[in-house]
Amino acid sequence: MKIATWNVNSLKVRLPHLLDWLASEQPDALCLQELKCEDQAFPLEAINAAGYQAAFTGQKTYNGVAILSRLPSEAVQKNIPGFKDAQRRIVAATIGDVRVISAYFPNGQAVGSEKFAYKLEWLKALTAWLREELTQHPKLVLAGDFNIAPENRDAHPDWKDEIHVSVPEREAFQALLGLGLHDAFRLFEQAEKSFSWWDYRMMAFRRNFGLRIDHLLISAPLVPTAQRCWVDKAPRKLERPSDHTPVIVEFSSTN
DNA sequence: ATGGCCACCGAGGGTGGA
Repeated sequence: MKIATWNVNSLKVRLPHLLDWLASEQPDALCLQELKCEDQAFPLEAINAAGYQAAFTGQKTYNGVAILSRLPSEAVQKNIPGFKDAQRRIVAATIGDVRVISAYFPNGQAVGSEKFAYKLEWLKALTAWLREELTQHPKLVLAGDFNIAPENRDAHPDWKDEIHVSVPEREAFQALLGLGLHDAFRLFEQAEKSFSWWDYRMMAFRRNFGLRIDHLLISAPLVPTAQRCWVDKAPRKLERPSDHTPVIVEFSSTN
């Protein structure tokens, strides 16, 4: 079983890349972020034709998340219950016996800004909700664009901004791990300077000036079955790419 | 050597991303 996450930065623009990637990687579930399209514009037919079901919640211009899956989505939840938010950043669904959550964490803009305060509030609400979810769903995957580089090795050494690497953001990430979640990527040996996002400017991809901010957190019962976790840089090399790359975790099919 | 982007809306730059 393969579960992946990918911030596509516009589903409309990236649909050809997405369809190619589904055909070549054949994930069982793929969490998407930054759809930037309203629900009536969601390309459901093309995705169905590729062999996938979809649970999604979108809006005009910004945000928007989806879960594509071979099996149907059950018990679909959009947004964080009890957290009033016009921004579409969460969709959760049960796929087989695994609870899958596609999350687009707020960017935060700059430490101390209004958007940063929103980011921390959102993280607090997410953490409280996940604590409940984990009591209902022992097998859970939190996948998405976290907009947090959890450790220094997850940011290029020359990254100068505070945002994505600040202490409060990293503490919030640790609080998620404190729920009993595990960073699937760090369960395995990885190359140094492994990143999932590179700025469009400054030839950042070529220079590998990036951040690892796209993550797959998996609950403890899933850890023994995890076989492999990697970043697929191939789509970042295509014409007109997303600035993020897919991250994939593979589980053994037994259990 | 430095640093040059991209997608959105909408009709020209302004906003947001990270």
